[in-house]
This record gives sequence, structure tokens and C-alpha cells, in this order.
Amino acid sequence: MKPTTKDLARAAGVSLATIDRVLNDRPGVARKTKTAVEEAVRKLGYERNQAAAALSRNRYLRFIFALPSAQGDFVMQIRKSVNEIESNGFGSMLRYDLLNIDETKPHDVATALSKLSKTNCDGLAIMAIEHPEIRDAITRLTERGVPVISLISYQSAANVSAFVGIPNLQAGQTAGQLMLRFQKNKSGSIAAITTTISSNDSVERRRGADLVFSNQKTFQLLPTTEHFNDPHRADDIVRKLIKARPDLCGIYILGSEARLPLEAMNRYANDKKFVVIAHELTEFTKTQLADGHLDAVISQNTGHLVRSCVRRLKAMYEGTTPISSQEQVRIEILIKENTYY
Amino acid sequence: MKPTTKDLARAAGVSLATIDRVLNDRPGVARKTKTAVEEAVRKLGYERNQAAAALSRNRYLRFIFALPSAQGDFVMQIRKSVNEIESNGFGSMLRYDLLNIDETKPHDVATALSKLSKTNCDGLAIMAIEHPEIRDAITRLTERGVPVISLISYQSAANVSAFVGIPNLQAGQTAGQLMLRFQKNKSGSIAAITTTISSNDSVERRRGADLVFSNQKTFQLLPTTEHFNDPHRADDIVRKLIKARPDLCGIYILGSEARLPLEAMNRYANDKKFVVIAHELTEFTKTQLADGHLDAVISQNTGHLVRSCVRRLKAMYEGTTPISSQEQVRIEILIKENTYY
DNA sequence: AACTAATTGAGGTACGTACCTCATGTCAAC
DNA sequence: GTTGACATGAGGTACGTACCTCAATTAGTT
Repeated sequence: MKPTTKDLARAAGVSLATIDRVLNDRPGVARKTKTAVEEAVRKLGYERNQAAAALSRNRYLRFIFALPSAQGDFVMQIRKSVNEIESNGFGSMLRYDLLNIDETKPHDVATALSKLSKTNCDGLAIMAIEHPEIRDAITRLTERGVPVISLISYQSAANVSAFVGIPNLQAGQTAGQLMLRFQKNKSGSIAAITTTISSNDSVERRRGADLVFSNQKTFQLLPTTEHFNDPHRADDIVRKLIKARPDLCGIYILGSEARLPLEAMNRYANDKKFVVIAHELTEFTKTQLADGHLDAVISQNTGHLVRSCVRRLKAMYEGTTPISSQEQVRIEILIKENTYY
Repeated sequence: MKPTTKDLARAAGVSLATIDRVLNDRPGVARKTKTAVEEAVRKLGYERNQAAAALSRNRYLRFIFALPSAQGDFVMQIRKSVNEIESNGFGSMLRYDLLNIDETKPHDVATALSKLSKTNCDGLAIMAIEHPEIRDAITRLTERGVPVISLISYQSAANVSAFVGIPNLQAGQTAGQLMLRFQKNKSGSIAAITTTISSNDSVERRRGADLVFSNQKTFQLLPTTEHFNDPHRADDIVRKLIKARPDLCGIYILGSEARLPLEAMNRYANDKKFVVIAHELTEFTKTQLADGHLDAVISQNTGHLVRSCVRRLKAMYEGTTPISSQEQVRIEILIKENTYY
């Protein structure tokens, strides 16, 4: 049996009340006593029984996921993953809430964040673009004692407690490498398309791909084009690309929402065989993989992302350290064969 | 706040004792009453507070992992993963034990399993070859009420409660597909090497690869050769292969331990560029990826495997259903670029 | 030595569930 | 109408921790 607070009390020669004071950082304990208790904790290998603690506190930890309100296959996937953890695992004294943020209105986002504090939120995971107002709101939130995790897209400037997501530079390298290895041509051009390059992940991925392409001479990665979520623009880009570049032999869709450029591709690619690589496994990209319109998807498992956030937020709350090896979200490569339908 | 047993009692118009009888399947409840309680459970959306239940039972669930005692990079990896979950997550009322089984002595394995029962084991995850004695021991164990999960290699004949691992046919298809796509030659032969084809996973992977190769004519997959964990044999196989087949352009290592054939490859491959694909990410294969001796690794995350076992065993104990989407262990593709070092 | 402030102990209640005993209720078979 | 089997209720204790109050002791300052 694991040692309990009672065992600690006996070992340290103090009462349960003092043990409680030390363990929960309550005031009124002599330095010497505190040291003695901590010594006993180490000696006995005491670990707080989280089940009992949760029960006793009788309070749900409330973690909030702030996600872009914009519709998109990938964001929906994350939403789904958040809802799925709801009842599961983690000691059942946790609850999760979704907070929609409209990234096009950074001020509103900041206002929403300013309403959060220790009393209504035990941790926040936020997926958002970089913006001064958002950055400051996040920093103030952490100063109020609420741990904040930056999800998927790194908030480099803000004072966040942690980042959960794949390293996008490496993801870009992976995509670039596969793009080259999948080529059967001897040479050619590869297009790079994304929603907008003001999104941090797209930039990093591009850089990663560039690193790989710079190691060879036969294939070139064309400048990144942006479609800004406009179907017509996406259509235009693809149509013109195919027309203008007879040596085009691949398309790399950098952003996390692949639908627009991919649908345009399907309209104009006809029988011409391009290597097409995109990011994030969603119902849509899954279908495209199955149908052979996509050659590979570089993805991060949204379930792992979300669970990793929860584990880390919980760990921060409890003052423990999560297992680091488990917290590195893997860069997944999906092709038709290793995808589950 | 979530509803408690008290709320249930009020809603169903019965006492706490009766609620307890129904929830824990104790005898002495009229069918009609039972139905009423179950109705209340559904109506209120009652979910047992696992933290409180665990506390009240004051009993650790004991899950046992039976793993081959043989040394091997991959098995060590699994051991490590089991030890890492130890203190983590799951409500902290669980413990995990390792049981070494020597597959070369099936009788001893059966004896070890026969000593397990509900009193000393709440669930077993076993990784073992197929053998009549082992199969029967497993079946008897489940009959004694201990849930058994077959880990990594499917116990097709035994009466196990679940399988945790990747579908090896698909893994073989994935490997085969990558082998073809990574080829720069126009045609050639690919070697298939494994420890022994009496292992179920090798057989299924081979079948998967064959499926892919049969879709084209230019490359052929040579018959599977076995090295039986003998370094000399492995060395011989590779040396002779390279000599005898000038059109050799790839090596597929089917088994979960890649060391022997790969080390032989490194001795004889020289500057000749083969596409080399193996299974399972270990410290060894990681290094080989980094050094460019391996082009891809098809793997299953041992951490996920182990956690999936725990979740499923726990779910069986609690009578709940784990989230299925989370329980499918992914077939991972690792290349140099998407591996963490 | 007297006083104040800091420290410690003793004891309680609560959380939600599991598991136990004992008393009382109901209904059908004889 | 008595007997007995079954159904149900009432009430208790326990798990390990959190959080509270109040009294008692000790240490430090004048």
C-alpha cells in the first residue's frame, strides 16, 4: 500500500494538520518543521492520492480550449477530440469547455480572455494567430495564475507556459523529403499553396521544405501562393499554375485546411499525375487519400494533442511533471495504406 | 454538478441501498425496481465517480504485462513504456507488473498463467507466439474471469477479450507501397528478411507487401528468408543476396527486430544504394535512420500500445466502453525527417 | 517575568462510493 | 393465518484528502 498522510505524520513526528499545511502550502509552519516533513515525503516516497484529493476538493478542474470559430475540417476535428475526452480517463474530476474565438477580431479575443481568471478557469489551451493584443491578453492571463498552452501554432512572443503541437519546421522537412522521394520524373517544379502566410505554421513548414529542396538541384519549390480562403482565388491559382508550368510535378499544400486547393486540383489536374502532399488528416483528406488524389498527408493526431494539453494543464495544476516522452506529438505520415477508414 | 447516487435515489424513489445493489449488480432487487433505477440512471445521465469508487474500494487494480524474456530492442522498448505509465494519469489507483515469459518453453508460460486469478490479477496483456498450451492457458484464464488482451501479435485461436496492436497486413502494405515509391530505378528485385516465419506478424506483413507488389510488374519481392536470430546466418543471407542479385534494389526487414539483417547490410552494401525498410522504432533503428542506412521504419508507438491496454483493461473492469477511435493503434511511418532524436 | 506572536495539535466535517448488518415490509404458498 | 422467501430501507464505517475551528504550546521580544 502506498503511504498516506497518516504515515507521513508518524514518520515526521508531527500531526496531520501540519502535514496538511506543508503539502498544501498553507502558512504557519516553521521552516524546520517544513523541512522535516519534506524529508519524510521523500523518504517514504509519498505521492498524493489524486483520486482522494479530487474527491475531497469536490471541485472540477475546468480547462478551456479556445479554438478559431472559423469553419474548417481540421478545427472541427479538434472540437470532436475535445468532446471525446469529456467523460474519459483522467480521474473524472475534470471538465472541458470550448471557447470560440474569431481571429479576425483580435480585440474581441482579448476581451474574452480578459474575463478568464483562476476562479473560472484552471487552464487554457489556445490556438490562435500571433497578434499583439492576443499576445498581451495571454501574458496577463498567465500573470493572473492561469496556465496557458499554445496549441498547434506557437505563440512565440507571448508568455505561454507550454507549446503543444508538432514542430512545423520538421513537418515541412518531412513533406519536402516525401515530395522528392515520391517523384518519378527526373526534374520539375513543385507548387506551394496555403491560406495565408501570416499564419506561423505555414511559414515554418515552408522553411522546412526549403531546407530539403536546397540539398538538390533537379527540383524547385515555387514561391508560396495564398488563397485567403477564397474559392475563386484558389481555383485561379491552380488553373494558372498548371497552364503556366508544364514542368509542374507536385503540389504542396502548406496550411492546415487543404480543401480549397485540393478541390481546385481535382478540377484541373485531369489525368496528369502530380505528387500532392497536404497537412492534417480529416474526413476530407482521408477520402482524398483513398481516392488517390492525395499522395501523402502530414498530420498530427488531434486526440493526442488534446490529451496532451489536458495532461500538461493538470500537471501544472498539481505541480507535477508530465512524462516528456509522451508529450512530444508525433509528425505522422499518412498514405493510403496506413490510414484507417 | 454531476448527479450522484443520492440524486439517483431521489429520482427513482428508492433508497441508497437499492441504488447500490443495482449499480454493483448485487442480488435481491426486484426486476421492476432495477428497471426503474436504470431508467433514472439514463434520465439523469449518471456516471459513476471513478475517483470516489476507487477510493472507496481502496484497492489497486493490478494489471500484468506478460512479455517475452528474450532480449531485443523492441521488447525493451515496451518494458520501458510499461514502467513509464507507472505513476501516471489514470486515477492513480492502478498498478502494473511485468511478467517475463520464455516463449521457448510454452509449458512454463502456461504454468505461470495458471497461477493468475481474479484475486491477484485484474487484467493481463500478453505478447506471445501461438501455441496450444499457451492458448489453452489463456482461455482458462478468461474463464476464471480475468480479461486478457493479446498484444502486438494476435492470438487468433485463444479466447482473448481484445487485440491491441497494428493490423499487420496493412503494415505490410504500407511498407510495400513505400518500397515501390522510394525506388528511383525502373525495375529490380527486393529482398524480404525476417527472424522466423512462424511468427504471426511476419506472415501477415509479407502478405500485405505481396498485395501491393502484385499490382505492378516491374519490381519483384523475393521469397522471405529467415535468419533465426543467428548473426552468421543473417550475414550469409545478405552477402549472398547482394552477390547473386545484381538487380537488387531494396530490402524489407519484416520482423520486429531489425538489428541483425541491418548490421549485415551495412557491412556489404557499400556505396550501392538500396531502399531499406524495417519495422519498429527503437534506439537502434533511430540511429540507422539518422545515418541514412534505413529509409523508413514502419512502427507502432509502444507508449500508445501500453496505454491502450490499460484503458481497455480498466474499461472491462468498470464495464464501460473505451472510445474506439482512440484505441486503434496507428501504423506510423518514420523517415529521417519526422523522427525525434 | 510578562506578553505577544508564531507554531502546532486535536478534532471535526465533507466529498461520493463500496460494503456491511439488521430491521421491516410484502407477497404468495400452504 | 401462519410461514418463509424475497425486497427494501435505514444506518453505519471506511477510503485519503481538503479545509475549517479552536485550544494549547512554544519561541521571541521587551
